[in-house]
Parts: sequence; structure tokens; C-alpha cells
Amino acid sequence: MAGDTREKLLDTAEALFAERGFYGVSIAAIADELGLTKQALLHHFGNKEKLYGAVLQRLSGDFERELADISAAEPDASKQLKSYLLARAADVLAQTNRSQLLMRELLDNKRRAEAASTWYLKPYLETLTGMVRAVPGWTHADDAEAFALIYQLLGAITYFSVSQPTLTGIFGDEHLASIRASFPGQFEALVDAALRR
Amino acid sequence: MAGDTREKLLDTAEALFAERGFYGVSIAAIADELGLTKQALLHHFGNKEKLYGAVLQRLSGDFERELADISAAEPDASKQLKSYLLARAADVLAQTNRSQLLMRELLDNKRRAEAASTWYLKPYLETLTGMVRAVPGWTHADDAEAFALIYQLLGAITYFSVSQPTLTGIFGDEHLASIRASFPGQFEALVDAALRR
DNA sequence: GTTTGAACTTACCGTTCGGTAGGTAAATGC
DNA sequence: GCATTTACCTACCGAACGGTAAGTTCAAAC
Repeated sequence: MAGDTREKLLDTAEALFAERGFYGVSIAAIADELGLTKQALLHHFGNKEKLYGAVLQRLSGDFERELADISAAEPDASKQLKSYLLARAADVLAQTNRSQLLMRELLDNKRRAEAASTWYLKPYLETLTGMVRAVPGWTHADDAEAFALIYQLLGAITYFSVSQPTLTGIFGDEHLASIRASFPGQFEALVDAALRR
Repeated sequence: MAGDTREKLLDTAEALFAERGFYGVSIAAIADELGLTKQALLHHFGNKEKLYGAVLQRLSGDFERELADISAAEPDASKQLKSYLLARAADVLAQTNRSQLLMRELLDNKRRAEAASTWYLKPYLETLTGMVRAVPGWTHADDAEAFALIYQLLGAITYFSVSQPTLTGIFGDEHLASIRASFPGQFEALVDAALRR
């Protein structure tokens, strides 16, 4: 299978899994969206679980690459962390798909057999906690403290991202737009406040 | 149907919906867990969607009641907010079920027909933003700013809560226990830092 | 110019899904 | 004491599910 064919299949599968969840999408539905039969998809990925795994694996690769890029571009570890978090906040507001997919995976993976599929998060999280301990005032924090901080900040972003569709229903487009507009500034203030201790 | 029978049915349905999601649970599976046939469940709730709706409605009632209790017990609005957030953090770490269910609902409700089922969050969220504006330094914040703050703090809690099963897989029980232990303190520091501006 | 293998296809299969129809047995109302 | 309602049950139904089997088509390899 050509590389860009594969990308196209994964794009569609990723979008649908994000929107409806693993159990909410059939392979036939994904194939339909692509103009194929479900057997064509099964031919390429073996079964539904493997297709889902391929989607997650690509996502995790992109994730780590993004983090590595920022690490390479910015020597100051404290600024690395801050700029990474702000970049993620901006990214996640613009495109909610991947946040939703990751959130679904957090909710579901305990039940799926190959839990291995999510352990890829470990190096990513460890890189982040390493960055925390490079921040002045946090050099003596233990693993648990650094991790709790990271998770609280990632949570602040992700939760909002995931909620956006619902918030449109609750508040309407205009009000949500103004909330969105004030989000990055608020979040930056939160990051600054959290890191300064 | 007797009140406590209904509670028992809703308890089981809530636990399973939280664990597997709407599409991941069949009414037969819920009924099995209760020692009934699926037709008995359908008799009580009409259809699957209505059963799910009843679960959400009960949850939202409990939610608002909890918030009202704290408002009644504590006159200082600033302390109300803080103690509510800390109480939720403690609550959510102890029992992850309801966080998971709400998260799933955030992810799915856009697709389900009766979006009305989640708008119940609106008064709850408005009460919270009202509390924010009673905090010194936040009296002149606009709706959007207050809301963004609330969501960032709720997100910090909820994301961690939802992630716990996965984190056990990544880090093991012992390390997760130490993260859990440091979480409330970290979160209190985050709340203090966020409110002080 | 034949072989091979990838990219699909149609045709199924067994299972499970949500939901309906129609019944029974026990409690409740009058 | 009879009628009605409630709480279940068994027996189905059509549709959709994930997956297998067995081709067909077609381009590249040798």
C-alpha cells in the first residue's frame, strides 16, 4: 500500500474514531466514507482492532516528534515547557479531533486487550516531567509532584477542547467564541502561576 | 416501580455506561448484571436512550444539590468556590465512575438526538462563574474569563480522574499511589495561584 | 509471456443488537 | 371478589456487526 494511500485511510479512520469512538464506528462505515468496501479495509489492516492501533500509533509518533522539535529549537528548558504547553493549547483549540480520540482511548483502553497500545504515552510523559524539573523552583520536586503538575495543565487544555461541541449547544456560537478568545490568555496566566513557586 | 428498585437499576446502568460507554453496553448486559432479562429493563425505561437519560438526569440532580449544599454552608463566596473545587477533587479521585460518564457524555452528546439531555449543565456552570466573580480580584472579570478559569480548574481535576486506569497500566500501582497522594496538595496550590491575580 | 502478489470484489456466516408481541403471575384498587 | 395494573417472562424479528472464503483484476517482476 502506497504511503499516501495509507495516510488517507488513517485520516478517515482517525476522524471517525474520534467522533464516534471505537464501538460507535463500524469498519463498513469507515470504508463507505472512503468509497471502499469493508473487506478492502480489512485487507489492509487485518481487523478493526489493528486499524485502530495503526491510528493511535501514527498519532503517538506525531506527538513525540512535536515535542522533540520544540526541545531542539529552544535551549532553555523552562521556556521549552511553557512554549510547548501554549502550542498545544493553540493546536487543540484549532483541531479538536485528536484530543477527543485520546480522551476516548483513556476511557476505553483498560478494557481492550492490547493495553500495550497506550503505553507509548510513557516516554512522552517522562520527557515532560523532566522539563518540569528544569524549571527554577521545581528542581527538587519529586516525580509525583512534577507529574501532577503536568497532568493538571494538560487537563486544563484537554477538557476544554473536548467540551467545545457541547458548549456550543449550551451557550451558542457567539458566547463560545468569546470564551475561546479569552482561553489562551487565561491559560498562559495559569501556567505562569503554576510554575512560579 | 419502587424508589429503591429504581435506584438499584440506575446504579448498575450508571456503572456500566461509565465503564464502557453508551454504544459499548447492551441493555441485555445491564439486565444480566441485575439478574433480569433485557425486557424487564425495557419495561421500566422504554428504551435504551431513555435509560441513559435517566442515569444522566439523576447525576445532574446530585451535582446541583452538592453545589447548593456548599453554598448554604459557607457564606464567603470566595471560600465557597475553593472548598467546592477541593471537595470535587477529593470526590473524583475516590470515585472515578461519574467523571468518566460525564466525559463520555461530553464526547458523545453532539451526535445523539436529544442534545437537551446535557443542557442541564448550564445552571451549574453559571453558578460557578457567579462564584468566581465574588472572588476579590475577579469582580470585574467578564463571563468568558470567569468561565475559562472554571473550565481550566475542572479540567485539571477531571482529566486526572479519567486517566487513572490508564496510568496504572503505564506506571504501576505504587507510583500512581504517590502521584495520587501529591495531587490534592498540588491542586490546592494551583487553585490558589489561579485565583490570586 | 508467464508468474506472482497486491488491491480489491461479492457472497456468505454466526452472533449480537435494540425493540416488539404477547403472555403470566402476583400485587393493588375499589 | 373481581378488575386492573405492575413486574416480569419467552419467543421472536430485521438489521447490523466483525470476520472468513473464494474469487477477479491488473500491474510489476523475472
